[in-house]
Amino acid sequence: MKSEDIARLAGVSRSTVSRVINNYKNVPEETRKKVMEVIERYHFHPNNSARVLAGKKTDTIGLFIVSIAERTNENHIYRNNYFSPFVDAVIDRANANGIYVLVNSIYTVKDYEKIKQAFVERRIDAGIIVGTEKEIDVIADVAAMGYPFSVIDYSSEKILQRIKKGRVAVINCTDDEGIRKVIEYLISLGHRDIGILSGRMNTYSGRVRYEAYREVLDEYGFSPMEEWVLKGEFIKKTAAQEVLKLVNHGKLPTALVCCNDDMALSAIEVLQNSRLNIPEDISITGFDDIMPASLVKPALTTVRVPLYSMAQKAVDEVLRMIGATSGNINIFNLETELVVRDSCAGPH
Amino acid sequence: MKSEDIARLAGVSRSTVSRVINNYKNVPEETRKKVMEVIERYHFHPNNSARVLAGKKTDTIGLFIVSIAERTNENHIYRNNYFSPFVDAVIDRANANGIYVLVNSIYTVKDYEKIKQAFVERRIDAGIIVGTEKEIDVIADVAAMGYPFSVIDYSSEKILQRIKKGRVAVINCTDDEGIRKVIEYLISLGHRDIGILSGRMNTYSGRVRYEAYREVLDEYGFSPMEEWVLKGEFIKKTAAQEVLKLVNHGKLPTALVCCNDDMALSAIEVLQNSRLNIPEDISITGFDDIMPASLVKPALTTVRVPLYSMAQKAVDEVLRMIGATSGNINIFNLETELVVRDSCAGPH
DNA sequence: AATCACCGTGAACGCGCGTTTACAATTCTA
DNA sequence: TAGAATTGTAAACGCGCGTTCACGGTGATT
Repeated sequence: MKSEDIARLAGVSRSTVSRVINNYKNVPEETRKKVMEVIERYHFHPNNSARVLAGKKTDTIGLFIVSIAERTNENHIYRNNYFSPFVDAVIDRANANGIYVLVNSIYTVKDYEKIKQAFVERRIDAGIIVGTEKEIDVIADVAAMGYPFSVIDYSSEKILQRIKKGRVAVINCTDDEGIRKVIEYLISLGHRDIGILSGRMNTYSGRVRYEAYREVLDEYGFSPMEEWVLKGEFIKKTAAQEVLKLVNHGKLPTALVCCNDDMALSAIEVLQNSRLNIPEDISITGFDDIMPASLVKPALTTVRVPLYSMAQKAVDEVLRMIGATSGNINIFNLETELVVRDSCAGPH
Repeated sequence: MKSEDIARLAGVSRSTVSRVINNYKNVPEETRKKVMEVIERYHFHPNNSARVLAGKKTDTIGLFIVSIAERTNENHIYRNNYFSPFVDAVIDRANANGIYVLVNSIYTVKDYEKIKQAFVERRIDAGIIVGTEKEIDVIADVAAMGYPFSVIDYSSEKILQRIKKGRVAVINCTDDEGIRKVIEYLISLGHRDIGILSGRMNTYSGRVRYEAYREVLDEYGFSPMEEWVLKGEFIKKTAAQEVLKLVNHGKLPTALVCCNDDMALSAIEVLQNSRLNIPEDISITGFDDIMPASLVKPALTTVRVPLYSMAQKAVDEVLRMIGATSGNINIFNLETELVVRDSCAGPH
């Protein structure tokens, strides 16, 4: 069933069918109705590839999750699925607008090219890239070619420095404000000895959260001991090792700010195994507010990242930019929120 | 940059370029090499739409998550993301084979058509459908049109009854065996009064798990009290209501088998809030082994669903079927596994 | 009645590539 | 050496649809 068949059945030319489908104004109501009836009756949908080839949009956006994680073949492993809710939200939002989503997991440097390919070869209308800042060259290329996209967890400075013009939305949350809120909360409880379990310094949020920690403590005139600055790399395993080292060899801080929830949960486990009580012996805070955060005992006090809103914003901006012929670089920092639960108390 | 440009740059005709790209044998090694060099140098990739239009595969599969959940606009909500790891795994496996994945969330009956559309209009090579059995009509249509696909969480009987021929893979896990294992484990601990918190009866796994519960208890000659059969609908909220009702008005069983982990976690919370100790006062088991299961206190004894393997199988089968010109209906039931943790003990 | 402006429509071309066909160039057979 | 068999290549057509352009028809204006 192609448009030619519809034309014949409706007694018009193929051009007219095309005009009806694409909502041209210069087709009389009667003709339009007649054609529409045939289209409905035969459930006709124009072939997408042909439309695209003839210059139309694909109504498809690409979602690229650039991950540092290893691909694994293990049967059942808890992958770092931090971004899963983000993926879900993007798909929902796009589908609600009649847009398809082509999802790509990207693991290796070699595959960065796939981002560009998706634009050139598959003609996606726009992209949403959750990255590690390492694929910035490809991103810059894409922008230079005039394709619109949203990037998540990228330094806006780096983007602005690298990309001069194009249709780009940089979407982050106020990581620094989140850390500020959590530390000021701890200080309000009476804490002064505040440690940190930091994330990956080669990610944007990893750096921002760490730097905010130093800045806020500085501002209040507290300087943490060197051994309270733990490098957790955002990973449970590494975090556990660092915390264990601290427990065995160091003087404990009265509070430990963790740069994500995964590490906070890991820290809690290690500390509890070492016969320490939380929050009595040491207060723990997380970041992200992933699902298990509210389920563990004690429930984790953390900073909520508006991942769902960020996904919606990413889609909305991308759809807006598809419509615009030109544009510039817009930056959005969505608000983080302190979620107080049970993992913090005043220092002993 | 199109194939014509490559042809000119390589000093051959466009047909020769096409033959090189599509690995025809009747092109001399020297010519092939020359063309390949130009292709490499200019990072040429044939336009996908044009290829498809000319009759090639799209190298794209569709992933359809048909959900009963409501679409929501709330800022930050913990959606039922049970299938998120499945989505991740499908994308990984497909990408590893150079296949793109078009993901669709389907919420309303009206949108069931989108499954068929994706095949007809977007020319996806195959589909993977996680369904609710309600869209069986559309599925049957797709099979009748000769398109290959995998379905997850579908009764193979229903499929076989409805679909006579086509390239179809039905992929499930041994839900019944899982329930058997968990109940026999409880019995081995000394339990006889075993209740159930059931799931949705209009889903395949919901029915199978419930029926297995009745069957196994029957087999051992234990008949549960009517009030121990709780209808949880797979949902935390409903589960909490049911458990609360039981606590307030009924005689408690010594063990409660929950048909998914979400409900088990909810049950634990309600019971603990009612000053009951787990597992001392009542044993709880779950199903699925979602991430939080191992993190809560007490850690949840549950049945592990090999979601990751199921996703891989779904992709592998679909890729195999794309290659095959004809085929029939294959059924796979992947093994579930009992994971013993801390939420069960002998009855008091 | 003749001219003009306007509107609806169909023919024709192009999108980029796969594939068939026909033809030229080469090698092999008698 | 003439003819046949084989090989490499280019030209031409088709995939299904969007869009331009030119044509014919209508009603209004002079």
